[in-house]
Order: sequence, then C-alpha cells, then structure tokens
Amino acid sequence: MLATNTRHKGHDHPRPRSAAVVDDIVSQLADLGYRDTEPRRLVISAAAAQGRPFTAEELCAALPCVGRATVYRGLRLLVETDLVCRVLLEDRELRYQLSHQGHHHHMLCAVCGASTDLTGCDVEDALREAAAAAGFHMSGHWLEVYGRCGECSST
Amino acid sequence: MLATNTRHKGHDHPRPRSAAVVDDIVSQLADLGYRDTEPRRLVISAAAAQGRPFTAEELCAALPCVGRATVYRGLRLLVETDLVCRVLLEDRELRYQLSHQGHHHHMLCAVCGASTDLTGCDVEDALREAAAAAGFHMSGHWLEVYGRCGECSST
DNA sequence: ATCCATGCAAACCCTTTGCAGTCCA
DNA sequence: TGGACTGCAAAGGGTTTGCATGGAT
Repeated sequence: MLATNTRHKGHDHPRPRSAAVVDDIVSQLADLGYRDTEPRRLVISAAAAQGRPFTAEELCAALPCVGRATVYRGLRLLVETDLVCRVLLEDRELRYQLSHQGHHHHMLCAVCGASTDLTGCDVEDALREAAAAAGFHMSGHWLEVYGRCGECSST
Repeated sequence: MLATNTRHKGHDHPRPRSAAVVDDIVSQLADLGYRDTEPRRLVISAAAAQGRPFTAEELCAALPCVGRATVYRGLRLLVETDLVCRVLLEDRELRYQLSHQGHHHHMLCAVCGASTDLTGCDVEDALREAAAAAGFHMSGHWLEVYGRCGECSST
C-alpha cells in the first residue's frame, strides 16, 4: 500500500503529476459540457491517486467530505466518457481505474492487486475469426487476465 | 420459451432427455457427498430446461414452490462444483447455464440471448504468451464474446 | 439418529434516486 | 439567473444469512 497521496489544488509550486492529470480530465469533461466543480475534482483526484484498481467504496472512504452519491455519480460519468474503465476481479468485485484510453485489457495481479495493460496482442482478431468460424458475428467482448505480475512472480 | 418442463421423478416411461441430465448431475453431486433432495432436483431440472442463460431470479420465478434461498444455494453449489457456469452479459447482468464441462467461453447473442460455446480456439495460449511477454504470469482469465449468432445475423 | 438441506424473513451490500439547496457558466 | 451539481437519506435490487423445522442417509 503505497501512500501515494496526491496533493490536490496545489496551484503554487511545481504541481504533482496527478494535478495535471486532473486538469486534463476536467478539461475533457468541460469539452463535453460538464461543469468543473470542487467535488468532481476531488473524485478525479482521488481516483488518480490510487495505485491500483479501486472500488467505489474505497473512493468514498478516501473522500469523507464528498457525498457518497456524488462519488458514484462522478464515477459513472467518468466511465461513460471513457475516462475511467471498469475492472472485474475474479471474485466479480467491481473496481475502477483511470483509463489509458483506447481499447485494451487488464492483467490483474492476485498478490499486489496491480493492474497492467495488455497491449500489442491481437487476441481480438483471433477471437473474431474463431467466432466467425462458428457463424457468430462478434461485435464486442470482455476480457480480464488474472495471475501474478512480474514483481510478485519473482518474490 | 420452450415449455420443456421436465417431469421430475418420472421413472416409468422413456424419460425426457433432461431427466437424464438431472440424474447425471445429481449423481455427480452424490459422489461429492451432497444429498439428493427434491428441491435440489427441481433447481437442476429447471436450469436444464432453460433454453439460454438464465438469471437466478428467473429460476425462482420458474420454481414458485422452492424457496428463494434454496435456489440461490443450489445455484451456488452447482457453480462451485463446476456443473453450472456463470455468464456475464454486456450490461453486467449475471446469468447461469449448465456447464458443458471443460474450459470454454461463451458467445452471447444480443438478439436472441442464446449462448454458444467457443471452442477450438487457442486464444488462451495467445493470451498467456502476450502476458508473459510483459512479465506477467497468467493463471486464469475471464472472457465473454458478444455479438449475433448465425441465425440472428442472417435475418 | 445424525446432520445436511430447506424455508422464511430479515439482514446485507452496493448502487441509485428524490428532493431541496448550492454553485458554476 | 437557470440549469447542472451536490448532499442527505431513503429506496431499491439482488444475494446471503440466522434459525427452527424437515428429510436423506
């Protein structure tokens, strides 16, 4: 559990990386017509501060000053706008994480809980072909990969 | 919705296919030390009668004489013993279906709701390799394929 | 005769919603 | 200023659990 807590609203000194991330997300939301509000920024900031996929409940706990409904609404908005993606653990627990945009999948470490993007893999095409071979027209899919990340494998 | 309602305990005439399925499952459960009870058979039978992935709630509705808790417990037991597998729809609704055993995935038709097994596809190896390339040791995965089945594509 | 399995209802967890007040644009 | 956003608390749905009863082995 890294204590990677991000200082929010540090508009004076060289701001922590995550502040830029928050600004970026807020501006993307603004482009879509969504308002820039304090609670919203807090949600985004807390989400960005998480080192690994988090639950809505964890965000609520991390933001005692923000209403639970606001956290959920914020999260939903972020998912809908593709800024945050959902991650499903093996036990079907639903978690979230900032999206690195574009279609990709996650490799979830059972030990440390970290999520690593799975890219450069054409599973998708293989899937589509296999489905087509069975006369099925694939339009989407859901994939999660479980196991151990490099660090946790070596220890 | 076929009215493929199985006569339970019809040990007289040539029994419907599903009765054999039920007997088979019950005996597998027996081997594991689980009792052969009427409610349990009803749950299995109802599950076998479904033409496509079903929800726990649907089973409850189909079995008004069986307690809701019993349906849920039965379903859980069947999943744990690998006799029934879970299916996750795009909207994250959880459904179930009798397992055709062995590892496989499902192609879910958005139109008719049918589920077809996806086999003869080495997605798994491709995945494992792609993960390994990133230093990740894959031990499991979750995959659902969404789209239209052959029949629904042609219409 | 055991102990597992059942049924009911209440408890639970997670998420959404209604509504009045607040605040950005 | 108006409409979006927020917070609270209450409602919601889907699933699990406690406990006394019933039934399989």
